[in-house]
Amino acid sequence: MKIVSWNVNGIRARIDAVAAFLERNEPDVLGIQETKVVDDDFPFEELGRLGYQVSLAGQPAYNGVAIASRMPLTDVKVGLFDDGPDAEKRLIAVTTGGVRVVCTYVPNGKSVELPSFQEKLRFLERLRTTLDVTASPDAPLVLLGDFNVAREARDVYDPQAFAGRLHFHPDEHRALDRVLAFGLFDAYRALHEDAGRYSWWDYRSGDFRNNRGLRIDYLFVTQGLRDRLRSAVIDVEPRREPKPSDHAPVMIELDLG
DNA sequence: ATGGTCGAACCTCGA
Repeated sequence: MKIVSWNVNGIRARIDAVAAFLERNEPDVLGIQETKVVDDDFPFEELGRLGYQVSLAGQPAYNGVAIASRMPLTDVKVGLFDDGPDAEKRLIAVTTGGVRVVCTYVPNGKSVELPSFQEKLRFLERLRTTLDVTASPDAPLVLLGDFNVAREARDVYDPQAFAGRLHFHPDEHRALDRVLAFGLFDAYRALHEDAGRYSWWDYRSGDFRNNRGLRIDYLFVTQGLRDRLRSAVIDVEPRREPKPSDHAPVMIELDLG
C-alpha cells in the first residue's frame, strides 16, 4: 500500500498537479492538507476519474484537510477529541484498506512570542490525547500531515539561524515528541539518515532553487507498520513545476501482504 | 536589503 502526505496549498489551484502526481505514482491513499475550500467546491470529479473516493473537512479560504483513497473510506472522524463546533478544520481520520489514517494540518504558530505559538503547542498536546482516546499503538495506524515542526538539525537548512525560532523551538520538539511517544515512528527516518532532505521551501528568495528548506511533513507509523515499511520518498519533482505548492509530497510504501 | 511570493477572497490575511 502506497500512502502520501501532501500540503497542496489550495486544492483548486493544484488539482492538475495533484492529478499528474497520482497518475505517475498511483498511490492508494493521499492525505491532503490546506485544501482551502468549502466541501461543495472540492474537485471530487477530477479525483473520481482517477479512481479515488474522498472524505473531507473543508472551510472557506483557510486550512481544510481531506483523504482520498482507492479503497472504501469508513469510520470517518473530523477534528480533535475536544474540538468545538467552530474549530478550524485541521484533522480528519478514516479507516481504509485496514489502516487507520489520520491526516492533520498543525497550526503554523506565527512566531514563538505570540499566543498562536501556545495554541500550536496545545494543538499537539490535544493531538496526543486524541490518539490516546481513539486509537491503539498496537493497531495499524498512519498519522500524516504538515506538522510545521522540523524535528532535528538535519531537517533544517540553517539550524543555527533557526535555533529557538518558529519550526525549530525546543517546546515544539517536546510537544511533537509527546505525540510520537504514543507509539509512532518517523517513516522517512526509519529508512534514511541523510541531512538536507526537505519537504517545504519558502516561495520567496529562491529558497527552493538553493535548497533552503525544512522537513516538516511526516508520515508517522505504528510499530507493526514500521516493520512492513518498504520505501519512503520525498518527491521534489512537483516542486520544480510551474505554479507549485510550497510543499513536496511525501510517500511511503507498506508491504501489507 | 527586516526584503521576497503564494492562495483565496477581497482591497488583506495567513503562511
